[in-house]
Amino acid sequence: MKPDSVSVSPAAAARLPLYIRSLKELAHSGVEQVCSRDLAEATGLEAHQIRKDLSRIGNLGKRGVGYQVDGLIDEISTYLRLSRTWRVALIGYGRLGAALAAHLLVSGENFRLAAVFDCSARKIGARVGDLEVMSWKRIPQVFRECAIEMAIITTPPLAAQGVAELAVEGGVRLILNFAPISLNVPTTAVVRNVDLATEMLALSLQLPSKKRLRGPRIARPTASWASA
Amino acid sequence: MKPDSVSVSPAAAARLPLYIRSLKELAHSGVEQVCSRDLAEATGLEAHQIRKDLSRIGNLGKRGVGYQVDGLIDEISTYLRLSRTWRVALIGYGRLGAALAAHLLVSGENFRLAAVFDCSARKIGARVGDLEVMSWKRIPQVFRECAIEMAIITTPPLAAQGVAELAVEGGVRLILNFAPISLNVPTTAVVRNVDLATEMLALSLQLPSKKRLRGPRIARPTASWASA
DNA sequence: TCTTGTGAAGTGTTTCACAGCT
DNA sequence: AGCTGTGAAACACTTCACAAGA
Repeated sequence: MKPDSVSVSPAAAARLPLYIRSLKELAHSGVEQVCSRDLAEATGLEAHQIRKDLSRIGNLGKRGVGYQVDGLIDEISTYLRLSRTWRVALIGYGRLGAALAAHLLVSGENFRLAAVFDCSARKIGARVGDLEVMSWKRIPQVFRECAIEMAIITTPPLAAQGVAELAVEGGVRLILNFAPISLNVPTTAVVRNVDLATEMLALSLQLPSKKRLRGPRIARPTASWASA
Repeated sequence: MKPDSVSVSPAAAARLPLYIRSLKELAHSGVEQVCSRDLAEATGLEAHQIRKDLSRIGNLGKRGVGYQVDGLIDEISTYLRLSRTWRVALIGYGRLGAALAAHLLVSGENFRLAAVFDCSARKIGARVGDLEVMSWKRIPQVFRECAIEMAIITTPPLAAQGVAELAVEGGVRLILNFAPISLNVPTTAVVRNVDLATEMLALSLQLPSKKRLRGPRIARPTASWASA
């Protein structure tokens, strides 16, 4: 058994959410116990890797038997500090923003949508679940009042930098940015970019056969990549 | 100068789209020449890494001077085989699908939306740009006829596996999956998953200060991560 | 015998330091 | 002097092989 402070690598940490998702799927269809090979099947990763990742969190399985699904979900969730709920704000209530808001309102549990902002007078005041779209001018104030921990930016690219600065001013330290632009924020904040065009370009690079880009291994095995 | 076949690593390849995006931004604001430090600033990566990545493609810069912005864009685009346009189909015309379709219709250039599918009779026949939403039953046939190269899946999770199989049957080898489920497809196809919940979980792990997950390095420097 | 957990080996990636042009 | 390009070192991650436990 390792001390809890010796933690998993960043690469492994990025896979843990995927394990939780697959475990919940399995639990939902009545599976109570899994072995590393079952999980490999469900996630598209290697059994090797899953065992190594999980073993870093603690001795979660029984040798010769496998892992208890419920127990494993709990252990990983605890490790990821998912017992709590994160307060999330959405900035930009266009088509994409509305789609994400709809997802957030139903997915519940780990993330709660706590505020929605837009700059268009036409949208301000619109209802989103039991929230109301507010003016972007109120971002710093509302972020502080509601103790928003994560901002999701879905504005047009030119507006993104400005609202990101307001969000940081409001004390936010986690930003999920869907605008196709590199945000410049202080080191107190972490930005994760999700850009459709970049994803598509990266994907098109991976076109298999006709061997491109050195050798048969075509993709770095990451949580969001599956090569089979 | 290296032979063209000795290619960049997968990790570097994943960063190239980001370089193109930043270079286009710079070109748009009138910048004609950049040095590796400028690009580092624009992308949030390290100058070291940018020089190394670019040098693998060829001798693109002038020592003591830097890189020509236009020339660099061309070189990277050529390297990534971006002279051509990919034919893309969207499967699932809900809120998210509609938002993505709108982006695709304007972004043009490297990707062209060539077909849209849904399973709901209410949506079939709706116009999307100059396309018409078709029944999912026609996926294999239309994929072959239009020689679709990339499928974007935005269906509910339970439908995703089925439409992915139809898409593969239609000959597609690149799948961008927004449904929160692990798709099971033959090795002839590559799947890239983009899942809001997973992205948010991975992001929340990176909450800075209060040092979590070993040491000061909080994120694997990937194209889509910026820690400052 | 089955499966986990883990040191060790192998592989890939980043960082460094500096040689080589301009 | 300034900046690129690159071998070498440092680091991180994955894969392997097998010991240990049920």
